[in-house]
Amino acid sequence: MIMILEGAGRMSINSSSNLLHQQPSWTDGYSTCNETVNLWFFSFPVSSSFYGTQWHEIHPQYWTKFQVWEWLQHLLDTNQLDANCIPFQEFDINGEHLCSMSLQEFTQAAGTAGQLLYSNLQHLKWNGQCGSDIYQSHNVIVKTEQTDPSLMVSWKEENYLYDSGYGSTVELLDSKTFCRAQISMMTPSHQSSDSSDAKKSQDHTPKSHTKKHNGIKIASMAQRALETVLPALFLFSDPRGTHLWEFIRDILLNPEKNPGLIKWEDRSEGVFRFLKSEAVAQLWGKKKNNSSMTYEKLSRAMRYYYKREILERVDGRRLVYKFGKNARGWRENEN
DNA sequence: ATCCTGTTTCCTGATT
DNA sequence: CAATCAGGAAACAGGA
Repeated sequence: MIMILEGAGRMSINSSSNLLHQQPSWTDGYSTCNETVNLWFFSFPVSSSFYGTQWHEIHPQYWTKFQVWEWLQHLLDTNQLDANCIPFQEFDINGEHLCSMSLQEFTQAAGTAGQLLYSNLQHLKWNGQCGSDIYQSHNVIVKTEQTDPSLMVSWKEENYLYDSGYGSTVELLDSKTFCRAQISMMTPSHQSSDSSDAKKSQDHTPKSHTKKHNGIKIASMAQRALETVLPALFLFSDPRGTHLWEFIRDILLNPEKNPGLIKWEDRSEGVFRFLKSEAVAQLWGKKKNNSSMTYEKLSRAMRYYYKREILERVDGRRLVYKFGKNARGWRENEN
């Protein structure tokens, strides 16, 4: 794993224009396009066979429409429901769309069964059922610790592998950026295109006060395509970016990967303390591709959470915060 | 094209 | 004195 990341770190990423100029027909889960994507550690055909991945092997966020239906069918089967209970035509959507639906929308779409669908999906979103065996299928060639069960966990940890040494982050690219770079380098490129996405990307000239994005920006279309192609790599990674409080929460929930950054002060009450405030800010900055992030700025964003009751004020204690009633997923026995 | 959300940036002043 | 906290104001990016 480290070998991959070091390699990625040296890679020169000169925008992702290659993909931007292509017509990624394979963004659609129904596509039967037979392009091949070659990564130096993966090689697989992007064809319908790839989408044969079982719905329960990947995070709902990355389900294709077909996998959404498989899931619905599974619920019918396991709950011994009549097929009429769930209007499949209302779920002609992919996993990303599915995951964005509220309980109300589920109820609107599926009536009383909506609640069942919603709660089951919430369970899957948080607890997952993803196994590393996905790597053994679909002709995926893994040139790293292929059988290491921690591999999936490592990918799931997403961007913030952290050097256990004091305060310095490991020089790495996050998994998404890394894979984008790999694909953009390996894919036959430079078909000219008038697509607005491509144009937008090319015409992007930052104003004086705009933030830096290191040129590693990709059109959402290409990004979605990659996330469809590489679901296993993007497990539990919100393609639109994790919120700050979720980022903090996830560090807290993975102390073994991020030792000494933030620690629980009172686990049951949701009280935690920053131990290395600037290091956490750097990590957050890395995730947002913003090298100028500081604890000062991160803490301003944290203070905005008080009003939304995602955080509660903890008076008189420096670097101490407390999750509020609108923060989810931090409790030990929470689904 | 416009609005909204969630930050990011900068700032002044207070507190530890 | 430095670090942190508090919160206003404006800018910004991305999504709806």
